[in-house]
Amino acid sequence: METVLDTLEPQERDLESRVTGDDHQALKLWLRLLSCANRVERVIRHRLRRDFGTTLPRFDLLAQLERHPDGLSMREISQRLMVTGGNITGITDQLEAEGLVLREAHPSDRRSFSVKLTPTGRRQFKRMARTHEQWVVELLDGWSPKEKTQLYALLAGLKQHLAEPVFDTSVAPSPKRAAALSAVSASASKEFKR
Amino acid sequence: METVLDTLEPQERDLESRVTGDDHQALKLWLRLLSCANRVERVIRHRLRRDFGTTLPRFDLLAQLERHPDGLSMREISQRLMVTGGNITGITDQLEAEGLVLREAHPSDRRSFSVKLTPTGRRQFKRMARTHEQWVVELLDGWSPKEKTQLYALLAGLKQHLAEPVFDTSVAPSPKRAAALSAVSASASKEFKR
DNA sequence: AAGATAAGCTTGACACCTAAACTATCAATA
DNA sequence: TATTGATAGTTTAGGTGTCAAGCTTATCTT
Repeated sequence: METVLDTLEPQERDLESRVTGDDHQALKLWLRLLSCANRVERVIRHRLRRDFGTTLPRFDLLAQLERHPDGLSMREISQRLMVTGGNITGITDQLEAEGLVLREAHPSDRRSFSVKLTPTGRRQFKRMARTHEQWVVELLDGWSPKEKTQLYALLAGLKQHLAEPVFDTSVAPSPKRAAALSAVSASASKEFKR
Repeated sequence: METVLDTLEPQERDLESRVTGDDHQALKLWLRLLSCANRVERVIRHRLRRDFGTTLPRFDLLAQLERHPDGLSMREISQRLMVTGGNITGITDQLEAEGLVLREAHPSDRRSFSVKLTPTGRRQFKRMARTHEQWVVELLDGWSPKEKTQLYALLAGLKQHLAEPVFDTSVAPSPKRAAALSAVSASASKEFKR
């Protein structure tokens, strides 16, 4: 493994303070990536609550529907928001009770239905979306347009790598695995159960 | 605003599908950044549960303590993990009940105390940390060492930008603000309360 | 020294999220 | 057609997160 990378600024006071020295390149990069994403996300959550009295997952759900006027199934929504299905049930319930979205019966599949924005929902989302984008622009203003382009391309590479099936967490549990680690897993699991 | 950036792959099925076209550079970059971070985080959470029966925040808390053998106050832990203090109370309670950490009285400030790893806690963490780092290496293997270095440097820029006081969410609520948005905020808040 | 102010931590209410179990429906096949 | 298996959505239990309010202890001011 390479031992590249500059050193940490001495005043670091967050997740990154976990690693020192100039090795562990991947770990350091991951912690910095996570740290940056968390900071941006925190500000956005905070401002969504402060200025619009709403939350990020609700905003995200509306955003997906706004992009898909023909409606999305619950399954599609959960995939796009990268959360489990049970979650979408609750958030959709709230938004439906508030009159921002509605569930429409699927014509040929009675298990499924199509979630759509109501006119009110669309209007409210659009108002928020403008402000939201300004926040993002402001938050990412530490980068020049050129750097943004560079970043965007670099992240595409990771995204593709992560799309490989090895990293899939969505589907059925694998009855295999847990060989060399079974001892640890057993003891940790015991304690984990309270 | 610039309108740079290549186009989205047509098979995108996640958060990024919110924006189209070649404008909204900052928004697109942010959604891709968030998407990547979420994917990596999901895999790590999933494997921590599967192989060690634990969770990411608990792992992170242990990691901070491992880096600071003299102990950390609750406040320091919450800052480093970038979560609010109330959270740390609960997680520390659990870890203490399991014998992995302990609260020691602070010598001169009776409000505070110092949280430290127990020998058991240290042993368990070290076992997990080795595997954890392998996961990160594997997950970020979509990048060459050179790209990783480049990324790391780019993220440093954002981190510094985000450290500006405008983006602080940690402190007291500001009684000012919410001027042009008050109308929206009022109606949204009403609905927000269930 | 007394009162005001702030800091460290805990608690409570509630939203979000996962994993797993469950219901209902569809589809494939013998 | 009846069984089997997969899929769409909901429910439930429990960990994680926020915010706001409250308690105790420090510190500052006069």
